[in-house]
Amino acid sequence: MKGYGWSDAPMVSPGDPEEGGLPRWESIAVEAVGHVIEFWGFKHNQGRVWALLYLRATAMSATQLEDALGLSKGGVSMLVRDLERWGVVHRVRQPGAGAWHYASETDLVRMVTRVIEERELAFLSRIRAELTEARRVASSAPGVARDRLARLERMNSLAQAAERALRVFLRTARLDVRSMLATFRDPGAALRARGSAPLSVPQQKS
Amino acid sequence: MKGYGWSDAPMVSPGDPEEGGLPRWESIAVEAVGHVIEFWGFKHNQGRVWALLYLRATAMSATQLEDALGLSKGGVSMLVRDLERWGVVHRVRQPGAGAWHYASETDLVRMVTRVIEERELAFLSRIRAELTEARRVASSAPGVARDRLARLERMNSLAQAAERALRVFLRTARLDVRSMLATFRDPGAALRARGSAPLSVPQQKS
DNA sequence: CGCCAAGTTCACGTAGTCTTGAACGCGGTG
DNA sequence: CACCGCGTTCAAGACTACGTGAACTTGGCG
Repeated sequence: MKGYGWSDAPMVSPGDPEEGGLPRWESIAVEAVGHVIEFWGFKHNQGRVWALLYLRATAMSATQLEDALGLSKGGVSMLVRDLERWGVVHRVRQPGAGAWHYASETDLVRMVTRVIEERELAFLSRIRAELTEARRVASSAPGVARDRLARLERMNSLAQAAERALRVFLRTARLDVRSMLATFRDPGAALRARGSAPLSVPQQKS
Repeated sequence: MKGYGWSDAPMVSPGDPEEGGLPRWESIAVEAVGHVIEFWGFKHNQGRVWALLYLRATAMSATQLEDALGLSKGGVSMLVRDLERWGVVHRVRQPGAGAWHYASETDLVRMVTRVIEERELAFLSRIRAELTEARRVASSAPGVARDRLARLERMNSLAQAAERALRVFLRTARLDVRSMLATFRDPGAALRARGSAPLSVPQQKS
């Protein structure tokens, strides 16, 4: 797999280029989102771009994004294109300027769950199909011991379980998110909601 | 992220080396598990090794694994070592032979959920910590507009939601799996249990 | 009509991960 | 004691994904 903050080095390296002059707090947040998004199977920079656009409520031009995040022209182009395709960023004409400006939508999470839904679920179903196929082939082949077949069968139900679990996950995630979107759209709600569900984090290593 | 059966090419390439002579059904199943396991953040070949050991109820030597799966000597060594460390494979002395033989445990799934739990959950918590930090820095810095802060706050609750969702996922996955382990341990149960899973299940070792 | 800036596309370089294969250590056997 | 097979380790290679930057296209405006 990919990066995953495995190491114990800080995720935002303390002495790095300082993000082309982004205020430190923005830089931290942007980077954090970058990591989350990468975690869910997207590109780090897609997350960074979205996060920056989201944090500044205002739309930004490609050039601004370039030197705010230290990306190349081509890079920004491809990144915003992807984000646009997923509907989490849209381009607008800014009154004064000739160039396009990009603005974030709030439904990053929707994108994540939807894409995961499509991608991962399809993936798992496919696996299950393969296992079924294997079982078919095996049972119609001569000389395959019975307990071997049984094991295949059990593997199959394992895949089924995984798929079921993922499905549940997506459903609950969507619920969580839906209740959160309200928060997202209603400024101030976030502050009000602070108390609920503190969810302390049990830390355990092996 | 990684491979993810994105493309529409068949997952088991039709004309490939035929896995050093594995029967086709075994090859399909082994490959399927390989993909699943990779999906969860492990190596493809770790899944293949485990799957083969599991499908053959019998223990196999390193050499057997090598040419059954087309791996190198060093590769097998490292793979089984990892699997051993995770407790999903263990080595045994075979009566007749001098070399080690490897056998599979049934709790592959347990391993997956546990590792995910430790790894991913820690990851998400960390993100949340970072966002909190960003908020701290931002609020103690001069001239940060109020709505910017609010947006940060909302991001934070987004991360919280993700974490909560993951937690739920792991919990349900574990339930599903637990009910399945019975199936795994009890040959023949797979056939009986086809409909819905039995719920009372003996919990065992860690 | 042609210019210039913005945007897009693509071959290449780079970084990171996984696998290989050779060198080494170990233990048993003739 | 030397040999030989098995297991381990590690540096080098293969492979893949990502970002870059230059060439190219597009669109607005004089």
